[in-house]
Amino acid sequence: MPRPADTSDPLSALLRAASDVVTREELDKRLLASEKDGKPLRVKFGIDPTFTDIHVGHAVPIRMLRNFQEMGHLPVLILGDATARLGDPTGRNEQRPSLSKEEVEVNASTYLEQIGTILDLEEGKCEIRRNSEWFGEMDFFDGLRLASRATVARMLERDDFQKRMKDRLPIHLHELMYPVMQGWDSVQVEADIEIGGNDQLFNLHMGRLLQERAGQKPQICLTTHLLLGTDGQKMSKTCGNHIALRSSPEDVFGKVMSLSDEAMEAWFQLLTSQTEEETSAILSGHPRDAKDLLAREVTGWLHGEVEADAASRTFRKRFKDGDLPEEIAEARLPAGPQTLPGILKRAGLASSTSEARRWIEQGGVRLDGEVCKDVSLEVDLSLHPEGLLIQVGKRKVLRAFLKA
RNA sequence: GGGGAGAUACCGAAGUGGCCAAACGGGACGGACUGUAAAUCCGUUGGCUCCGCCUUCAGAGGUUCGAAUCCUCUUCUCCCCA
Repeated sequence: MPRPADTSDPLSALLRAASDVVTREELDKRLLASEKDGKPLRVKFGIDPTFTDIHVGHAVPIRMLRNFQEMGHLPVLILGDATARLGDPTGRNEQRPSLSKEEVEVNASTYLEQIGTILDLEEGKCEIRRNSEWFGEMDFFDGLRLASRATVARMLERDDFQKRMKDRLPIHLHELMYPVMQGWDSVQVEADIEIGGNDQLFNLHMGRLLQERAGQKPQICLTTHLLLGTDGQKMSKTCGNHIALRSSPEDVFGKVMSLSDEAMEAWFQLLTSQTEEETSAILSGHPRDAKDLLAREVTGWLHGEVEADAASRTFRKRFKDGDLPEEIAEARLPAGPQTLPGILKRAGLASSTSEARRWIEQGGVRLDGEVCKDVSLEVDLSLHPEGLLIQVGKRKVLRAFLKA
């Protein structure tokens, strides 16, 4: 189905980030029906609390959820506290260590806090469920009955299982159950729509299957394009190329600015509400200005516009004009003359004296603004009552004082 | 139950008795340049009291003047056959 030319209506704006819609006809039909009878659609989104932080990649489907919320539908947020303990096999070639109930609980509450910055979690505007609600009381045989609703052949159709078979990587038996569990969530909450990343398409389809078998109307599957990380690779916590929602404004801003120029378009598409026309207009201008705008938008919806503007100014001063940051960390060091590498290590800048030496030899260390390449320089902090300003590279700055 | 393959630095991956602190790629970091923490180029990437020394190649022993490399056992992983 071609996208309507007018992108100002909420649905097309929402679908900007969409990858698959199964199916568009059903979606239109159900939206229409909802409008008629005044019953909001139940839009499910599940997230497993396996870590403490969620990042802007997760924000893409959550923003979509918010769009639905603004259209008057009901987000059904599922905290996969049961599935988290199993671990989603998607895109992994190794098992995740299984988490304890306590760890999952801690993560779940931090997740809610973070999701709350995007979605209105107020009672009545959003339904929050934990899937331990239904999985918690199932016994082994209930589990087997659930397993009997799907077939191995069907399960093995899944891309990442196929890939792993081909690469001769292990597929653990319990991993086959993950899609079934996720699908069962849909049955339990009677979802009309489920949103997920496009690597979740298979799991979302499983929901349709199980719902049909349970005599429900199958949910519409709506997947989002995957947001690539700041380095252009798949965004993941382990790669360190993500931006956590809880990052400081400066951090968010800076990380967006470190995006490659090529990645900008996708970020605009997935994380801002600009229309395509606006986006391409912005991108035809100076890349730096485009990125500044992008960074301000992203920082803005996480921290507010005031903070975003401030972060932008700080960034400019810091990296364009080469100014020192407004707040400089301080370190108090013990008395007595010490070698420069020793100081760097003790101040916590370098993790080893060898690392410190390398920086110095490469001309990356400045003392009170002057590059110092002398590895064996003896520094006596008592000669610097105002503190010694130490800079390493462009980012690490610190003022060292004599310990009182 | 049987047979086979494997465990190397942050990650991926070479190395199969000395020239190995360990190729190469990614990442990260430093420098130059710039339009920014983009791109490109150069360099660095175990530790230390650093022109030398010390500890690394799953773990524990052993052979050897000398082992990541050979042998034994242990732990873990994968594949194939049944």
